[in-house]
Amino acid sequence: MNKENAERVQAGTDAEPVILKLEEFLPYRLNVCATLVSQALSRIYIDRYRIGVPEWRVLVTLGQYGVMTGKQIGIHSTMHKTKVSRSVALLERRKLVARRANRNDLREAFLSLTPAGEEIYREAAPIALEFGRQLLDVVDPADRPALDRALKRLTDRSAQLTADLAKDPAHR
Amino acid sequence: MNKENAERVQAGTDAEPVILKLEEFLPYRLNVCATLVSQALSRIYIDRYRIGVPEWRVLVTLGQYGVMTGKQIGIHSTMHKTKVSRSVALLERRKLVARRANRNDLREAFLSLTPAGEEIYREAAPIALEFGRQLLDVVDPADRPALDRALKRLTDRSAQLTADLAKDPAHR
DNA sequence: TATTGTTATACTCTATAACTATA
DNA sequence: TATAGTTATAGAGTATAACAATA
Repeated sequence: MNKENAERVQAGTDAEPVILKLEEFLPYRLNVCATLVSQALSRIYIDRYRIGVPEWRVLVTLGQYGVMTGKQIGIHSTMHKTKVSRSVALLERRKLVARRANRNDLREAFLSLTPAGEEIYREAAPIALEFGRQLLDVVDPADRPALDRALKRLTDRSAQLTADLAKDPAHR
Repeated sequence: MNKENAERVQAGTDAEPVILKLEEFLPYRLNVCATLVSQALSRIYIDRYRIGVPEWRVLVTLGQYGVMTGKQIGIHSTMHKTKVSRSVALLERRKLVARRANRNDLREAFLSLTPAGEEIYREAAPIALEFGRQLLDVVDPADRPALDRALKRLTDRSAQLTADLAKDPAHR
């Protein structure tokens, strides 16, 4: 208890002071957890293939779906179109992603992995999955469905909160 | 299913191809969740007080403990000493944090909130706590202990993995 | 007019190492 | 020699807006 709170208690002030305990604060805990997990995982693809998180997401998305437009990649990997655009450009320069025009809508293009891109994907995906498995291994199997539900709810709720704040600048 | 997998199935290849589903991949889900939560929360202190996440953590840590050295702040808020140093410097310039020399060890100093800093803390902490409460509200009460345990385990495990990788560069 | 995607800009954030002062 | 903290540097990542092409 810090000085001020000790004083409050001593003085018998009825309003309990609010103490925010960082180590129990959910946003902080989520942030630390996600950062550490991301850091550990990124060693796999950053050190091996010299690509960052956005490029990794594009690679994995194309590995999962085969062919996609930039917009679709952005939706599926929750990335802004500029981030997708730059990641795709980098992967194209490395000959890991190929582009094919959509004749029905020339604004967009169909993106897919090249054979080299698929090779990396086939090599990296099992390692990443194994990493994910090892990670989940430390969570009690009985707790896993709850974790799954909680992450879903928290993600939806914070996305909604962010959207609300963006729409209503007065709340800031 | 993408082209290659369809081919594999058609050819009757026995080795099932590994498909990494981003939306089910725990590291990705944690990252998206934490980013959205952090984004929503930071509106509270970034827009109100013009400070970033590191400064916020220092403020909250000092609000919680009253007096601390830079090193202690770093440990408690999982921040590197350079990040702590710069955050403290910024908060000092804004007269929100004060520094008092430790006569027993002149390398470090005792840091604490100024009255102005405490005022901001008293104003912001309840808002942050309310935010955290609203967030947790969407999680089924029955799922909360599991979420708590899971986050703890995942954080410990990934910290350990990162430490292992840092020690053993051959694994990269 | 709206949408897809790219580019430019400026800004913030980060990691690392080098350094100072003290122990 | 080791530790607490600061500063320098460079690189990475970010957000925003402006833009071009197409619908």
